[in-house]
Amino acid sequence: MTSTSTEAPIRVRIAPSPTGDPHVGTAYIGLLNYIYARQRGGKFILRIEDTDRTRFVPASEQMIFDSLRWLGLGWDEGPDVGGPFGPYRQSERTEIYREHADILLANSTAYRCFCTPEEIEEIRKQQIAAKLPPRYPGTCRHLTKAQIAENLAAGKSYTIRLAVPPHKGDLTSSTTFCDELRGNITFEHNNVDDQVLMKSDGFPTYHLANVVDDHLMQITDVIRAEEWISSTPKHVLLYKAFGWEIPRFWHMPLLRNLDKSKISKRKNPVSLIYYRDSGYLPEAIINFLGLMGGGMPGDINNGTEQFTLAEMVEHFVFTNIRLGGPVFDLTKLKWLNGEYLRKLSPEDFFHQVRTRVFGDEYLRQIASLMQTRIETLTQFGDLTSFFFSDNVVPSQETFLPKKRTLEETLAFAQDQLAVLEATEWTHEALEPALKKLGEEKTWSVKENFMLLRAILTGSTMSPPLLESMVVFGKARSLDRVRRFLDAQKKLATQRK
RNA sequence: GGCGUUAUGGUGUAACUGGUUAACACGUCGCCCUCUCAAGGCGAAGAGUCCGGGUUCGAGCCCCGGUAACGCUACCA
Repeated sequence: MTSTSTEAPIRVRIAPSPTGDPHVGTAYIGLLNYIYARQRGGKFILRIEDTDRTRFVPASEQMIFDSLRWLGLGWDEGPDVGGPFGPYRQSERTEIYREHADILLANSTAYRCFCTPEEIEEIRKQQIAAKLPPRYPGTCRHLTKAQIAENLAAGKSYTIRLAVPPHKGDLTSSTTFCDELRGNITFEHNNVDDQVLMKSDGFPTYHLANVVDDHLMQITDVIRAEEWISSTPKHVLLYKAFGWEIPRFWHMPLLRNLDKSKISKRKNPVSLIYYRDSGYLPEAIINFLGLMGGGMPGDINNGTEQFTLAEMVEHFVFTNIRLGGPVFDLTKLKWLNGEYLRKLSPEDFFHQVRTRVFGDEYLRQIASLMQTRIETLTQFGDLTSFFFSDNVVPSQETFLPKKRTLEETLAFAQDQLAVLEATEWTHEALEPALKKLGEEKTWSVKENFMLLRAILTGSTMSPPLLESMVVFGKARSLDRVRRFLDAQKKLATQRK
């Protein structure tokens, strides 16, 4: 650990983007930042990086708050709790970025680029075709003042790009920074692109906003995922352009799928909402995340690998983190969750079942779907068991429409999944989206809905599909469709 | 393609400043318990530490060279 005697108080942050369901990766990095701050009496800050308006999902921010709190990772400063360095939502800081972009423009460490997205795209295509690294050629970098004034007067829209120092083999030809876990990392400037800092819509990109905010919020340690290593030289260049002190960088290994690729929803549940709704305990998830990459002494609690958040704050050692990407292995997480379930007192266990599986609000919504459909109360379970089960496996007889082949049915289910992923989880949005897909693929509404019903409920008989899906929730519904598809793929390869 | 990072059983980790036969957990398999399934108990298989050189009395740990995987390569983060 590098630390100087004139150390500023430790301040760390996580900066998730509200682009969908909160991600396990956010929880992982959040956990690490939380521990780091607590170990050093520092502050843990939550900042919302909502500068990408095209991917913005309104409900997402609240879900991030809820799921991080559910895990026990509370923050000292953030959009909802305030703090002395606000606002903590980047969309509310656009004026700040504007001002800072002007500073860069004034000292020539950035420049206006009037190229259109189409032109850039064309250049990229040519570069890729010529097997050259796709890079902005610097066309607008040498515009004269007159040319710039002319373009401005003509009302041309522009971006602002970082002017990466020239690379002529002198001392400015590369940027070196220290990663606290890996040591010095060097990038030659001819491998660093003139990154866009301000988009033409007036919003900053991550690179600018992140550096400006980290500095203004007095962040001392940037603890983030490994995927950021490649863009760190751009950030270092920015700190230097502003004349600011550079924080410490800690790049953490990336969580992986079973096949070692970066963890993704295609191959693994990644939504924290999914884990919550599927009956995982926050203690188990935190514990499991704490196992990823090591950091805890092996002999803690007799080597059971079981420990609490408080114990992590007490014993976790950052410099012991292993750098290989750990596989997020659901099998082991389930074992751990089972361990925590067994440790509960009978009364607490009952309470968990009562609130998490048979919560009042959940039951109320299901009941309202069932009132007209049963003749004795005890028939309630007959049509609703899928709401309370984890393992729903429809037989081929159940899900395969009479006039369709297995192949086209699975292909259509795949399309349904894509539509569901992209659709807001309300009856009003889901119905037209699914029907539109059916029309495009010439599947009747009946075939369309029956297939989805079979996949989600395991049966051809159920309460109304859309209403049921809304009650059941997006995270679990999507997971069920994905698991169905996976299982069918495995069966198909077995048959071969 | 370019750049960067990483590399210990199937998976997650351990192995003090190089020092017995590479340890633990999950998973797998078997046995015990038992009305079933779990849980629990006992036991087994499974890596010679990505590969090839080098230094050393001795290398998973140090050096050199490869390879592979992953990440980045956006007016996304």
